[in-house]
Amino acid sequence: MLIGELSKKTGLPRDTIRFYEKQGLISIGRKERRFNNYKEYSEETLQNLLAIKRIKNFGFTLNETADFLALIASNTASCDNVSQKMLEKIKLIDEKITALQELRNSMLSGVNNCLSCCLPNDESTNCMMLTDDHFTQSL
Amino acid sequence: MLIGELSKKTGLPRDTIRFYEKQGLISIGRKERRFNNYKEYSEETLQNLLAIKRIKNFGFTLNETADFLALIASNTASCDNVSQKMLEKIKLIDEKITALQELRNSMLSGVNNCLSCCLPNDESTNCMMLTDDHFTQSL
DNA sequence: CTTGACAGTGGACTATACTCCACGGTTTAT
DNA sequence: ATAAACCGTGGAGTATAGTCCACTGTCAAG
Repeated sequence: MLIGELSKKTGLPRDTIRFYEKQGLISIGRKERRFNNYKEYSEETLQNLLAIKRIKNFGFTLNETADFLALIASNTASCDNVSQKMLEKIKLIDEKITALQELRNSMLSGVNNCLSCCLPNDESTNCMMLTDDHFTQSL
Repeated sequence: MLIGELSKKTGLPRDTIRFYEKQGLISIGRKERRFNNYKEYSEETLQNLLAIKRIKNFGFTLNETADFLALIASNTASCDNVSQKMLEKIKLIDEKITALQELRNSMLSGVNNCLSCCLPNDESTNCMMLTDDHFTQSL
């Protein structure tokens, strides 16, 4: 099939498909061309693109996605292998969540602190959250 | 003070300070130069850089940081104004946390699903998480 | 026979936040 | 006198994931 059909079936813009091709996530043999030089994509390429969408939805980068595709291509994307990568990613996500929660709490503490220390409706002074390290140091 | 001293006092690399200058977060008047063309930074610039560090630590982008600096410069970085921006940011962080938790749970479901559906130690088949939409559709 | 929709290639541009480099001048220490 | 350490400017490069553009070629419909 041509790139337009591939685009329709995957929902990916043509340019994105071409970008994935440049990046080597999908590849097309030099002979898989029509007489007019149009690229003739295989069903396998379609499946690869759909896999890319699924993998990216799990939050993997394109590089990581490429690793998965290599496993798939060599038929070694076993549940064990895939689950292991998933669990690693989950660990990273957990760390990111924890970091965000800490950030969130420190900001909220700052705001609460601020509300209790500042004169209400005092529009004339710059907030100490921004200007005073002692204010945020303990957060 | 010269950029080296500024760098020591803020802990920011010279190039970063220069970058902030290019970006307009800090500015130096054309006359604030020594006879040899070295820049003579003011105490205010130092304070601004320290504020930038504090604000960035709260997870604001450089653009957002620039907005804060403008408030500070005009002495309108009141607790009310600052707190409001903080609360907006907290809301975005909360959304990000929620999204990450959903992602995390969907990945974990996938893995659990996988462990229960695949033959143990089956190294010969590509995991359905990557190849089968029906598998992940419900997650 | 021409217009529109498609195809190909190569390269520029977006956002974010730096980081590094080259090249040249200056200051300080030995 | 010379080397190390500093200063200035301008511009390139890093990573991520595309997106858009120009220019050209092809194909189908009216």
